[in-house]
Amino acid sequence: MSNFRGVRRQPALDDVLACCTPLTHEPMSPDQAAQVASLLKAIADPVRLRLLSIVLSHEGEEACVCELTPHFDLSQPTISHHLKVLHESGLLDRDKRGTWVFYKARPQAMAALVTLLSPAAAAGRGADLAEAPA
Amino acid sequence: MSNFRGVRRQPALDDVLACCTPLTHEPMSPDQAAQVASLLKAIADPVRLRLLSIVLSHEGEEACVCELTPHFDLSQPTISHHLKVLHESGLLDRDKRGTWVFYKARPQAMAALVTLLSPAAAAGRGADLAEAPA
DNA sequence: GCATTGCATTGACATCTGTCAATATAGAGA
DNA sequence: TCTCTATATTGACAGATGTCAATGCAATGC
Repeated sequence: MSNFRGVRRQPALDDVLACCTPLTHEPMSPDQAAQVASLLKAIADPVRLRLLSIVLSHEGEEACVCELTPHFDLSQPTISHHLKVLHESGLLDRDKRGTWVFYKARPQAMAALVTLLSPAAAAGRGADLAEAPA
Repeated sequence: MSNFRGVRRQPALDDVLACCTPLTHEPMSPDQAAQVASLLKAIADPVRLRLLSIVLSHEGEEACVCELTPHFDLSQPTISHHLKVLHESGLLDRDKRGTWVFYKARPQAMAALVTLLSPAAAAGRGADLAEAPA
């Protein structure tokens, strides 16, 4: 955990998610819910989703801002803003090389989300008989 | 609204997600991104996450509003509002029985999200050598 | 019928969020 | 140095979102 060449921008969100699998076993705590929600908010935007997908489908799962901006009809500051959100939520790493800034996918955060949502997606398997109770 | 006891509240979001696995293979289309984002927005809220988790951890993955409200320090209309959002996004089914209204988890939508995010979570495996390109 | 209970809808409000133009900053090259 | 290029920051604004009090409505029980 700690930060060795990876910077911890968020208060250990990964840990919170990785440790247990809420959402199905027991009601989430308000704290947990708040943390998860903040990560979800980061990807719950069309522009940021597209930014993520562009970065992910690039070589090395990284791309510089100059490659991202042309995909959108948005101003450069707006793109910069969205990248900042993704970075601060731990979804993208940032790497400045010369004049350019490269953003690189950080799959851990995404994996944490999948870990969280998977049990919910698998819920109710075989419980299809609960249709006509009497 | 063509509703034959199953109601399609959303324009076939499940289908959009189930058919392909964007986010890693190629840049998402703006349309896809918008649809996915709207589903993500539905769960990107602490109250709604907790509502979901309470429903999911209940017997039969369902609960009536009267069981949900007491978990929160929020007004009844506010809870009703959040339930509506979850229902309209396809995450919860609604079932009125007498005076009570039961909300039941609909794992398909969640599964669609997991299908979408999983490849992103698995990205970069063993690609740790991409560090010094030259 | 009438009153009660459970939930939804409405309307108002404050806050949050996405966007832009303008500006700042930092590195590269002359 | 001075200029140019790539990106970030600031400040302002409109629209979206979460919340509540008040009200509506449907099912139950008297």
